[in-house]
Amino acid sequence: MSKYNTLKGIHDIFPPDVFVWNKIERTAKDLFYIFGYDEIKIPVMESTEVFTRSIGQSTDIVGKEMYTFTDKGDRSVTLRPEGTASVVRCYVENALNRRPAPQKFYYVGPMFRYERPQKGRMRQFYQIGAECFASASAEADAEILGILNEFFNKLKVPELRLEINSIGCKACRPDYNSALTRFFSQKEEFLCGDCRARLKKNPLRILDCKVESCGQLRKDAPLITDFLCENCKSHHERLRELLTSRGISFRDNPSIVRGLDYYTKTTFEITSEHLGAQNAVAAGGRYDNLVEEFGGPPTPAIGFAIGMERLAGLMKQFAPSPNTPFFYFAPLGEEALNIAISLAINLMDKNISSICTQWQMSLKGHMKRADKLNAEYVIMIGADEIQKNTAVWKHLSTGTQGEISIEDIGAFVTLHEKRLKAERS
RNA sequence: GUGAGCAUAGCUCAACUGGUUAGAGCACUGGACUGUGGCUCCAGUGGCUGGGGGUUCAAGUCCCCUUGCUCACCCCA
Repeated sequence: MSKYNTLKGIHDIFPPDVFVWNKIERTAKDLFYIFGYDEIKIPVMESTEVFTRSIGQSTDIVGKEMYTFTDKGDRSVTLRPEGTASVVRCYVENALNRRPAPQKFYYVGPMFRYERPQKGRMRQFYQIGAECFASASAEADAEILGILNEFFNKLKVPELRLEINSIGCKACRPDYNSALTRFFSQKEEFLCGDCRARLKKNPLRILDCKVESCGQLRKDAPLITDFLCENCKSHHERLRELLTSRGISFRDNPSIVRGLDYYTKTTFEITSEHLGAQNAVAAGGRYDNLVEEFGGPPTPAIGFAIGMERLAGLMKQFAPSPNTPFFYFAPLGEEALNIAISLAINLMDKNISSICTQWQMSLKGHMKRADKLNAEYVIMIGADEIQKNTAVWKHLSTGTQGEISIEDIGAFVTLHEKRLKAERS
């Protein structure tokens, strides 16, 4: 029994799982490069207001899920529950709007929410997020969704569903809100307890309720689509056209409401059947007022976040973790060990990965270890070889082997490392 | 915050209605095989049965408490 454990809802990530994580991160970073997104490293902690102001006082995240505490200077600080608020703070604080528009950023890292853990929901969880500033155009929405589409295709994650919605803007949402309130007020007695509270706080959320009876009631509820102003309506239509013309399949779902207050117009969610109750792998939307609320110039923006452990869970179901091929030096005797170590150091200088034992072992021991470590080649050096100034190489999966001179080892290893790298990519 | 289920070796799981020293597979280490891995066989390491209390001649097994995990609600990535 170990003396210490991780905190509730907080997990270690180590091999082989971490290989899947690395693959996800690599794929994302390559893609962001192609789409012109730059990495932004935001702090894990902010002054509490950054989150309360943006996410919304009445939301569950702010109301009961934040890791908030007072630091030694008597300031209220909070471990970030999401990334967008920090990126916007950074954007305004550093006047990133002065850069050529649109400004596009991505981030990767842990988020913290004090919740009861369950499948796909941890207290510390990782997100990959992207934000695109200063483009009000539906093209920006399409690009964001295009990146996600491309990303999941590259990772070969099957059976995902993209659902989109528009929740209107400052101009038209109030009308819809009051229409909703009017509609549900008439049927208040049939609503569940939670929804009665929602009716007062945020009637939009009633659309999200999973209680059977509420689902029935909302069948005849007014549709957001009928209340969108001209601007929002044409934006949404344009996005639908763009997605269709780019072959990105989606479904309209008027109940995609999102739990954060800052969203406007486009909201979306990508879900999987294979995840359990917490079935969203990625989600996001447009937030056209947030930058201004943070003291910046009026700046439309849109972004998304991908849940890393949820995605990694899907990848484990459908994709085996990749092996890591490398070279294994098997020296026999002290002199050989010295030679092998200096050869290995030489290779490391050339950025070539190789494994060399640091103590003496029998050849059988070396072979077993090389096999367990999944090595591609073993390079053996013993007394006979030292005399002839050679080494024996063996390709483990085929069993073929041969002898080469010590001088040629560097070239041999370089050649095969290149081949392996080519095979892997 | 609410509800349900589960806690036995590093992992996956055994142990008949309570009954002697809690077992097996995988993994790990070593040997059979002295310079050639995977297969096979043999041996070894590894446990306060999550913790505490109770019932009993006797508790891994029954009861209570506690902690942890899991799933679901809520909510969300």
